[in-house]
Amino acid sequence: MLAKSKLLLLRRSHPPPPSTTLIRHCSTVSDSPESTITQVLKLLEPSDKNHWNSSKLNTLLFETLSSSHKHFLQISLRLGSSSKALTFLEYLSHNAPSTHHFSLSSAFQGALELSTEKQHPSLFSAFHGQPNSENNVLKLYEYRKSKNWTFPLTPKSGLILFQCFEKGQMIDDLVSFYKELDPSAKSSRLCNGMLRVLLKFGRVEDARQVLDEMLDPENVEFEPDDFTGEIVFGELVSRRSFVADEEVVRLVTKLGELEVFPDTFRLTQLISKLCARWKNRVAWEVLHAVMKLGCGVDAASCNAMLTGLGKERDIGRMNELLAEMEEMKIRPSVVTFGILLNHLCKARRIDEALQMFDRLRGKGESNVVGVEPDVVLYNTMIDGLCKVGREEEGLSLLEEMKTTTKHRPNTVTYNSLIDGFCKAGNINYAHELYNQMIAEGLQPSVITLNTLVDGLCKHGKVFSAVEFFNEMKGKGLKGNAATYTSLISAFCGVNNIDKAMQYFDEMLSSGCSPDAIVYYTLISGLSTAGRMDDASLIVSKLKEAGFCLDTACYNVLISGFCKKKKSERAYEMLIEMENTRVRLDTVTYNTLVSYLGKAGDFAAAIKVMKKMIKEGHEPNVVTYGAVINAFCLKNNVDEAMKIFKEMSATSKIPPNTVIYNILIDALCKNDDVKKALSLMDDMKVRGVRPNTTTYNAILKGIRDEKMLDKAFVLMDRMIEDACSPDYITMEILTEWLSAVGEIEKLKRFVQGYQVSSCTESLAEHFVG
DNA sequence: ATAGGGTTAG
Repeated sequence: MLAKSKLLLLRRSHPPPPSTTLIRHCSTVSDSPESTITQVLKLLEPSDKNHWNSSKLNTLLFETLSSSHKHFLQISLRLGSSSKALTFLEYLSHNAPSTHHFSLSSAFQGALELSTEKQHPSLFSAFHGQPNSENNVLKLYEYRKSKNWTFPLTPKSGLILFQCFEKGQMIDDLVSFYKELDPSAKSSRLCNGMLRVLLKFGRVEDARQVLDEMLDPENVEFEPDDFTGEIVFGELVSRRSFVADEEVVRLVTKLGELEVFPDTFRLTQLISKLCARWKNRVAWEVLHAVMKLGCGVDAASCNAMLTGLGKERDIGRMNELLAEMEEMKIRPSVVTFGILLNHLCKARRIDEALQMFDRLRGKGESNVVGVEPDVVLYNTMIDGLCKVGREEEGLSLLEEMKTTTKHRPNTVTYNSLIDGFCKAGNINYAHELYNQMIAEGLQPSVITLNTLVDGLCKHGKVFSAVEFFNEMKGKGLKGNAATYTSLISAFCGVNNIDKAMQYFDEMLSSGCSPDAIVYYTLISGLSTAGRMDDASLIVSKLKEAGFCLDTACYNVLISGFCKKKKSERAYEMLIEMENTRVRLDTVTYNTLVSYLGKAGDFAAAIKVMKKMIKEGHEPNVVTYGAVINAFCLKNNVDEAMKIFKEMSATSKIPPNTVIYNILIDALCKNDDVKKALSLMDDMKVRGVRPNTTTYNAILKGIRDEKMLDKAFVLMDRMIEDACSPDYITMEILTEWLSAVGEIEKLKRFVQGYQVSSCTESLAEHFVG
């Protein structure tokens, strides 16, 4: 540096000889730009620009120095302060020929850069805070405006200004700055920054405009790069409103055409998010767009797509994607097989699932895919088997895990099996599995707890369930909403409303937050029990907790109010449904038709049915049942039979057991047992299975007509049809049969033996 | 990969 300046001094003392244009030209070439710049700086030293030697300066600047942006930038930077750079800029604005207009842009950039430089803390700034460099930058911008300077900003200037607006969070100013910005000042970096900031502040529309501009093939200077991709793909997975569904595909495609692709993680995330929002079609197109454009896609992204397709049971597309994976040599992972296996199990295609599982399990040549089942696959298979009642086969898989694989069964394995055995009614073995699990050192989870509690409840062992729950509480395991749902449902089922309410309170006091299901369960239980005031109380608690009633819940309430003859309360519910836009369904209409029919208000019932049809809910067998029942209650069995015959003839809605039960009951009550019996034959012909209620109805008619022989025949038929007598059956038969001295036959009947002929029953006796 | 709810006609 020192040597150079010596040389310069020397040169100044020996000015170049007067020269021709040619010589001058040559000297320009031979002179290093550095020396010219130094000369210029010397000339710019006087602080008053009136003292500048403009002819020398102009020659050096606009003739000697090559027309390069970087030289003018150098000069302004080396002036050392933004105010000096600004003075230089003023000078250029008056002296630069039009070919050198760019020099203004360069000088302005210099001024901007100088004003952002960290200033040394001085005594002044110690008292008045750091001088605000952003302010200076923005002042320069304002100054350029006030001078009506139209020279374009350089990309670097654009970036500096952008950063200042961003730091000051001056979003509106930033947007208008950007809108006025010359395209030549825009860079990918600046545009990416704009995108990021605009999205951060929710200026979605502005952000989209920036992006569209970047995607315009005209604008190669600021086309999207990997950073753009990161911002856009990140936004696509995080927000809903950024772009419409159709746009997602368009955007990914356009970016892909510029070779900006989401990485594996982002692509997988994007596909899962779209599938979670039920946008399978969009996810599918996104995946295929990037595949087509040559983006490397791996199994993880395909797995996300397969999961989404599985959720919508789109088997065709699942197969299509699998074929594509094979074609593109994307190796399926163990997760891929997990998805397929789970899908086959959920579709109850258990044998196909087993086939696939066996292929993976098969050692050597039969396992062509090279993926071995892991714990998840074993668990999926076991659960699938349990769900279709093949828990014994699930059990052998458990043994296989223990003996021939390195995959130890875990809590999930046992939970599935415990549930399987519970659902099969083998509570004892379920409990045995639980003990086995504990013996293996596995921790029971809340799902283990709930599975057993529910299993016990569903098999009438509510108090055992309570006992088990208490035992688990002792182990430090807390119940959740599902635990309490099972218990509440069970206690409501045995009409022990107080206990149900007690558990509801316990749930709240134990700090377990109730969900909608547990509210619905209790509301349903209370409504069925006719405790409509309590039900209403729980409804208001549900609402306080921020939940809404759904159609089924309203149905329960409407039905409850109707049974209590509180039609005005039922009506209130309907109004509320309308106001809260909860749609009525077939069950709602049937409930109303049934209530109106029972009340004998046929006109209103017909009105409701008309409305029902108008709203697109076709009457079903329950609607017919309600109407038939209404006529029967009005003692108009003929009309009821007419409707029944219509049903039988058209076969569009064939009568079911309940329809027959209503009619058999009504016919018997009308002393028309003969017709009732012929209906029973009709049932047999049409393959409609009678149940205990059917037999109770007919047996009552038989008893009232004192047709004893017929009673024995029907009792045999009842046994054949596997309809076990209930307390109503006993009420009908006990008094009658003991009065005629046939109590022995009743005993046999209860034990499940034939009663109509002695020999038969003896034979049965010996066999049994 | 595993657990819980509700309705209408008798």
